Amino acid sequence: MIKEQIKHLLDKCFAQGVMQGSWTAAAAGSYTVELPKHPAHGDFSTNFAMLVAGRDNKKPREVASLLAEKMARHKDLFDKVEIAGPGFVNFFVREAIWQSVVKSVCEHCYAYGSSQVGQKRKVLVEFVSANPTGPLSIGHGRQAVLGDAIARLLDATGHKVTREYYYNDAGRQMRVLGESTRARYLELLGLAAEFPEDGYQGEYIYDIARKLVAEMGDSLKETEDVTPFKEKAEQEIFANIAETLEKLDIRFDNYYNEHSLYEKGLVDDVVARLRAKGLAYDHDGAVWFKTTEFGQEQDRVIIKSTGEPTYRLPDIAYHREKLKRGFDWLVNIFGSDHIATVPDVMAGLRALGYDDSKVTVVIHQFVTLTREGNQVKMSTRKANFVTVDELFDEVGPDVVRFFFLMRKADSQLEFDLDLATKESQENPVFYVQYANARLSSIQKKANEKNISRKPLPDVVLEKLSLPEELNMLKALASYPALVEDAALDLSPHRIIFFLMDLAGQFHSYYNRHLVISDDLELTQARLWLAEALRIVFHNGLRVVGLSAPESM
RNA sequence: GCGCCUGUAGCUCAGCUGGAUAGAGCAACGGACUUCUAAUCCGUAGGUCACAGGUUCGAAUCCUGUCAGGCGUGCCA
Repeated sequence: MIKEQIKHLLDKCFAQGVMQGSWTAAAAGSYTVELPKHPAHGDFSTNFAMLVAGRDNKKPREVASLLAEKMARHKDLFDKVEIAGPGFVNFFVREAIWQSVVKSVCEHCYAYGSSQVGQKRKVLVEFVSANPTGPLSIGHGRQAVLGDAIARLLDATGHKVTREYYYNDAGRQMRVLGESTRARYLELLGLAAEFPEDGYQGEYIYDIARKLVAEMGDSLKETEDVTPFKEKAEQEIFANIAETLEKLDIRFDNYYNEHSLYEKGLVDDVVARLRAKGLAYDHDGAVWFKTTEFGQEQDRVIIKSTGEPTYRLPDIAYHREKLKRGFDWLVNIFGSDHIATVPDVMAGLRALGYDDSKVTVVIHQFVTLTREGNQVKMSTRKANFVTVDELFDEVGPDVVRFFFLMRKADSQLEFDLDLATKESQENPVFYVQYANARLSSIQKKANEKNISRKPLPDVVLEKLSLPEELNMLKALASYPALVEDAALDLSPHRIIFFLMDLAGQFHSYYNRHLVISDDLELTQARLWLAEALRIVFHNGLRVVGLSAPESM
């Protein structure tokens, strides 16, 4: 908010300068307020002079001195305003401004960092969307955590969020699942069974088959229809997926079944409309979508010669339906292996007259899992994949969540099990949570000593004048803008990095200075600082779905 | 072949969308518990930002090309 204040003042100076003929309006809106890396460069700086001078062919330092003079008049805000380097104007903000951040944090408390930039825009976050063919893999885990954290961030910034899980229980995959289950069922009964060539080989299929044997005996041994096997498997697997998600504290508002698109005729309608616009045609017994009209290299099949649709057709229908349901923004979390559907869906929406800029796709790269130095390969079909459940055998949900959020979606994520488990003492998760616990502990200690925090107006916040204290206050001040940026950029990892940095600052401070001391005024000020820190740790952890333990 | 993503310290990764002298955590080495939790802290060391050009006041960041890795490129999802 201080940054915004400075930006606002710059805009005023800019307009004033234009009126006075000091410069033209050419550079309007191009200059920015930045946080310099180096403390000698002040708390904030602006490239105003360089950009204005550049457009007008003036000398940057001359423009800078004019600007600096105007800005320096705001003595309530700035200690000093300096010109440096090629024409930067650096602002040194008064300590009192930073100290007042304590008030702002504590007044807003658990709402500090929340905002209304979303303006109640309706956004649908679609993620996981794994068909119920097996337990959630590590890759799904990353997606689940990423999607949930993004949903939480959007929620905190005033969006109206719906979390949706899209699945298909009617396709080829599910038929193979049913066949696999039947094969295991017959096998358990000691009967001859042909296991499908591309069947699901995981141990969990045996578990499901065992349940069937227990519940049905051998009554299904003559059944030709795979439906009972498929349905049992689906039911069991979905229950397992829901349980896994529950452990991660992830709940969906809606499960959307692909099948319902067919029932409502929405799939056929897409084809009809594409045909009507001349964007779909028959060839070799299949129906093709003219994706070449939308910049692709080749047209794509949407209905196979067997009469079955390909995945992209219902995908297009689904996204169209989401927009028709009134969502202003569709956020999709996809694994990089599904990237191919994106251009097809976008083309489909445009073809049908919808605005595809309302769709943002977050593509996350793969998770590679290493154990004892070896990379574990993953495949749902084969038995050697690692599931989220297996991860829970070794580390808790907070560790899983934190590790998955530590990297930006674009990066491949190496999950080193040895590091996450064996060396859990050095774990960054605990490092951050420990900061929260210590802060809570300080408040408890104060209570034990019968020291209660006095009302803020009676507290001498000027006592918070150590460089470490001011730096922490600056971090606290930057938090609301960070949440906003992280939400709009769909980048929860930024919150993680902020928390790790702030935790580092706090632990260092904690080891050096006592909050509760003989100096009563100082103790009051620091107790309030500790409270402000605790609130921001709490809010930061919670906004990405991590727990904020008061003791560890 | 083509498309998307990635390439930054020994390892894993940030780098606020073009700013000033490049950042953190691990790992390595040396230190700190009569004080609010040592799951912590302090210190040392570590770099041709893959490579080559270009754009401009200014490039790890933008554009082009090259190299390397990942994922796609199906009438699989």
